[in-house]
Amino acid sequence: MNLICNVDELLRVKVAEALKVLYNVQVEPGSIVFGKTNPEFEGDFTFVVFPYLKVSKKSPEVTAGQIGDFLKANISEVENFNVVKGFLNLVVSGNYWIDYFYKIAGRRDYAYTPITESSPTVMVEYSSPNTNKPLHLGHIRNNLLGYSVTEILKANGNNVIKTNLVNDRGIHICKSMLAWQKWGNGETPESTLDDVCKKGDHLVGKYYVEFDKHLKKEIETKVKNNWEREDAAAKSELMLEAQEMLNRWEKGDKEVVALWNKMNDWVYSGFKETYSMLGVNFDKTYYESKTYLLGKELVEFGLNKVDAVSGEKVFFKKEDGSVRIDLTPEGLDEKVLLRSDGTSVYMTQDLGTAVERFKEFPKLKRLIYTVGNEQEYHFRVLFLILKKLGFKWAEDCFHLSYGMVELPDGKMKSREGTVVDADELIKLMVDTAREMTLALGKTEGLEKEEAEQLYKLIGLGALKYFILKVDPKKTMLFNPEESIDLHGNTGPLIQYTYARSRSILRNVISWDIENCTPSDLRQLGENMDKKSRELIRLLSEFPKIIRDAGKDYNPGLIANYVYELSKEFNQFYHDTPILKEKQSDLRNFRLSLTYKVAEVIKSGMLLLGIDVPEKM
RNA sequence: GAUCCCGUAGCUCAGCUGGAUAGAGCAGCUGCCUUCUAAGCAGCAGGUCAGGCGUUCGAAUCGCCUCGGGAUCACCA
Repeated sequence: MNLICNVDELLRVKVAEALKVLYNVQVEPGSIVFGKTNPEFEGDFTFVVFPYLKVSKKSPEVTAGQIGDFLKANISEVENFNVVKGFLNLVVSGNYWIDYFYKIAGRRDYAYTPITESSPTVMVEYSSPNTNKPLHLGHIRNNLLGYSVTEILKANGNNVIKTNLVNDRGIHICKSMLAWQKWGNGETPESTLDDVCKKGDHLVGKYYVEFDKHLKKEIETKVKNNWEREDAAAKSELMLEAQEMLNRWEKGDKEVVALWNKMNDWVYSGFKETYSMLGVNFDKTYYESKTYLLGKELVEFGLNKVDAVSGEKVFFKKEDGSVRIDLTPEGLDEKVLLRSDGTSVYMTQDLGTAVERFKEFPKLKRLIYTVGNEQEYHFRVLFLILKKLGFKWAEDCFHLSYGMVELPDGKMKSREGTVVDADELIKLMVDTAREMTLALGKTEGLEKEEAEQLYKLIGLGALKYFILKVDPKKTMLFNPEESIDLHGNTGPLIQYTYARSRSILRNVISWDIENCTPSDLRQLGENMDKKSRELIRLLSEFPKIIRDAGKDYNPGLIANYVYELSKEFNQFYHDTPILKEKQSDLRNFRLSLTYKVAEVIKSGMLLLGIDVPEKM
């Protein structure tokens, strides 16, 4: 737990007390909320008294005044107050803020909940790519979101297991394999003349596209020969061949499995590179080829299990042999769990892996699936079935659903080639960062290697921040030409702010972050300037921001906060001498403040998976 | 047909457990580098919070309706 009590918590208690003493009403301190004070008025917190007029039986002004008097008389932290209509603006003393600052100054972890042996274990699944094509912009959002959420959950005192469930089998992979076999002429990442395809995932993706091209051609030919379009697709020879290949794979056909291994390995080495650029990683990787048969025994279980509510069996077998569950009482539909030929569907597999996860990690307190919002229905059904099967942990499962990334001309569609390739985009961002940095002449004194590192850090910072600052739930628009901005509300601005603050600290011989006597403190507190005060107030919000971001699974809250802090710091930097301040106590304080703000900016950025440079 | 999500400045987004005159950035216009990094700071301009009705002392925020956009409801994944 956090040992440092924020003043707003104290104020809540005291306001509740005031209401009790003055108007004899019992109010939960937790139910009292403070707003931010309008910049036009003096104050750190604002208490709105309108809701309490009924009990005070007085005008808003009088009520606010009475509560203000009470607080001022009873707590030293409240230095002053002013009343505007029904708004009670409370001014917290500079002494409190300076005191608070020096309490957190030396504590790097002041906003974090420590992870101990008794911390809850949480699993976050994210990324989960198919192995038939390279990653695109949509995957980038998934990866960044998943990674950031795990970091945020760790900051909230959770033991997080990051997992990736790779979809390495199925008809889509067979399509790439078949196309390569037919038209590949033995092309490999090593032998290829196409630069892009030297990265294995792109080579495999090329044959996926190739398959689709030939398939389309075949269908068109058939349609010309008076086939029905649907028939032409379903009975296309290519599709049948791919299907046949999948069957051979499932039977363990040596030749097919060898090809499958070879091409998947190409893809993995490609993914490895992209993941490394993105800075994401996993504690555990699952492969669908190893898990796709799970869940079949659950079907049997469900056929016998009696539903606690309806008294009926949870699953039922239809006359055609398929096994289903009827979810119409819940407002959903009937869902197939086993095809009439006895093979399982995606849902069956997901049921099986969920059960497996909780068996593997009995202490699992939460299982989070980072998957796009187009699968919301799927997860609703999945969790509902688990609940009906009697698994108590079903309610610990959570679909971290995020919105699609759209392009200026609409949604990305892999088949139509309107996707933004992940590697290409990353390169574009890094190139832009390089250009910009060179144009600003900021590479002085940097080794070539260092400079390249910096471009990468800035380019990726821009990309990651751009994507993560948006509420995950929302559909977002990405314009490759225009979204690459390095000014304003962007990652590079925050990185720049950090670099600036570090630059100051580099230029100081020494200072002591906690070297202040009580009388120094009083002196500082009484004379504190507005910007310092605002910075400390912002620092005091960091713990709550981390909590809220964890509760909502929303990195955007962190992004907005870090931006606000950076902006405030830039103003402080602009109009306050820090290093050049002559009075040593004051200089010490400002240096400490600079140090602390830099530290929090860095911490916040790391929660987003973004690195910050010492110089830029 | 059913369910769910979204609609805030020209553009991209905050704000949504109801509170003061709805905020940022980009784009446009104006200033500020012999002082700690100008990827910065200060300012101007830009709004029927899709529209309507309701609840409330008070609505961008809550409820209902309409319009517009998107997603889903496979023996696909």
